[in-house]
Amino acid sequence: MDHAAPQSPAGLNTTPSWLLNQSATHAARLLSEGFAAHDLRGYHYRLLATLAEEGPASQADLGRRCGIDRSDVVAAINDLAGRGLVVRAPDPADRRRNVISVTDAGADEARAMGATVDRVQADLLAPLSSTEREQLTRLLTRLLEHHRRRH
Amino acid sequence: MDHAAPQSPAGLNTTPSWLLNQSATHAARLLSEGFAAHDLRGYHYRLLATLAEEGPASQADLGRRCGIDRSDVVAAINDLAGRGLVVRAPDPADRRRNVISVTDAGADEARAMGATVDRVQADLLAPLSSTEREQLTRLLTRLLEHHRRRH
DNA sequence: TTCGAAACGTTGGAACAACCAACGTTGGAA
DNA sequence: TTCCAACGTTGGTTGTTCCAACGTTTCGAA
Repeated sequence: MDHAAPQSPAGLNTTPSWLLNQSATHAARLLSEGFAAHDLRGYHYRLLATLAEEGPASQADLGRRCGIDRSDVVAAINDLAGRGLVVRAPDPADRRRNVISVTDAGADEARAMGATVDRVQADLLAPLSSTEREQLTRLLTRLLEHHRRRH
Repeated sequence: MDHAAPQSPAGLNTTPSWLLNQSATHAARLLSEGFAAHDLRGYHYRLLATLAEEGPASQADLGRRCGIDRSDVVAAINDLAGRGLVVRAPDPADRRRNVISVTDAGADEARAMGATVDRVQADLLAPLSSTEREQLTRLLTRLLEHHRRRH
């Protein structure tokens, strides 16, 4: 929807959920373009970054932390393991679990993708002052915090 | 990303694009649940609301205004016409076009869905004061305005 | 100690949004 | 007249988010 300028219906495009949706769509698009250079997608980045930041974890645990369904974690970890960015090993202490760890190459990739995300972030927030960026972050955090608590 | 200074939950959860994405996902889920009661989806609402607000239009025009691809407009209008909520008629002035108009039932449905959207909106923004809601709306509008102008 | 509930990884598939390519028809400008 | 653009339509693809079910493994309560 990024082609022609959509003449905005006054009622529709002033609703926060519409604005949120459009902003997120645009952000996701920018991110997706950035990730394409790494030949990876959002799920991979979330998992890789979480692993790099918080250390090894089971797949179910990763899913909970990243907000990704267990079944989707499987596929994404398959991809990452196939590239040698993470290692999947059975947990000797609990044979139901796999322990996922980043490799050195995985850590490098996580840093590289982090740089990409930083770039995209700067692009996305270009029209906002740093105070406004803080404001936006604060408001969205409050929103999510509230809705997370009642679930 | 802020891999240099990770915050309490994780560095991931403080990036605006992540917050935007999560907020929009939550909003979309609430909306989707609301729309389910009408047995319709987001595309249908956008089209119906735009028609009700701005009057009859061609399908291509609708697509541009709503930010929906031409091909998706076809399917959505098929659904709406099949329910008698809109009417599809050939434009005598330009035989390439169809003119889409809302029926009375369509206008009723648009109002009903509008009420649903209002309810969802209130639920979504519950944790924010009205000043903060304005702030959020303003920030997101600025964001979109900026990015729309350079495409 | 036994047994049922729960968690785990995995497979397969669904829904939805967004998008793209191509076709035949029609309109308008060069 | 010729050629390009716009239109509606068909038939896809991709990515994200879910859900249901399975066999295996663990753990808690009877």
